[in-house]
Amino acid sequence: MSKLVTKITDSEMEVMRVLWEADGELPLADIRKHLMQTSNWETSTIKTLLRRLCQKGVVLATKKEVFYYKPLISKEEYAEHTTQRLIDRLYSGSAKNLVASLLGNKKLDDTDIEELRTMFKVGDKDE
Amino acid sequence: MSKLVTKITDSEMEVMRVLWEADGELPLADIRKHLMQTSNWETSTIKTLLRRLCQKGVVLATKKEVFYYKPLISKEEYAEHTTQRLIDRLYSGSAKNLVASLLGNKKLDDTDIEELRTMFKVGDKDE
DNA sequence: ATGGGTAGTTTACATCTGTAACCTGTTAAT
DNA sequence: ATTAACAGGTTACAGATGTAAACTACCCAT
Repeated sequence: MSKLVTKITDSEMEVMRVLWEADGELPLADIRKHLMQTSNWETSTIKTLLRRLCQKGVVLATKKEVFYYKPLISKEEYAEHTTQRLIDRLYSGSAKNLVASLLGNKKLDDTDIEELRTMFKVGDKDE
Repeated sequence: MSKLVTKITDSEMEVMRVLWEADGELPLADIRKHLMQTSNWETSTIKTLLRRLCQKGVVLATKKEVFYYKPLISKEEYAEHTTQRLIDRLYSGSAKNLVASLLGNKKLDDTDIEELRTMFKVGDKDE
């Protein structure tokens, strides 16, 4: 895990999502192509966001014929960190509270629960 | 539920937490007293945050001998909104994925799961 | 060679955030 | 009456964020 897990802003997150989905390195052109489907940012905006992400140390740009951009934090790692923050701030530090609220709000239905149950019934003892 | 659920910043959230915990209206002096235990903000900082929260429409100030401040969004409401955003952005929109990850990361242990199970075994049919 | 597209780099600029000082008026204590 | 404390209101100011234009250098097509 990374040290302080720098804050990734909303706009930056859109870029990260593209990089995460691609699961590898992408050149600007490809990033642009992906983002054009969801946002209508100018290319220069995307370039600014990539620059800031590199500065923050969460993306690495590798020079080839052209720069290739690659995430240095995995989506899972970042998700875990962010989720923990959420739990600390809004669920009194208890993951159980979060899940209870999801159940209460019907964000998890019976099928989900069944799946989770089987999913974790198995891998439980092997460690 | 509120329309757009304005963004509450990190600093502002500290103030909201005090208001939520107090579950009622609080005058500045009380808010200050609570916050002094966790932050060492100057009073003017707290006043600025309260002003911004009022502007954003998430806190109401009622004039008595002195202003009393009261949250207009409940913690639960805000938590639900924020959690949904998290799920959308980092768990492919699936609450199940979130929970799976909590289980995988041991953020939920067997006791938690047991509790959740009994907690929701009961209230399930009555609606 | 000339012009259009694109990558990389620099600069811009309004708004938002974090943090606070300052001013004014009132109250409470000396 | 004088002053210390505090509430309410106004102003400040640096750094972060959202969004982008401009400039430079190169490659490709005419």
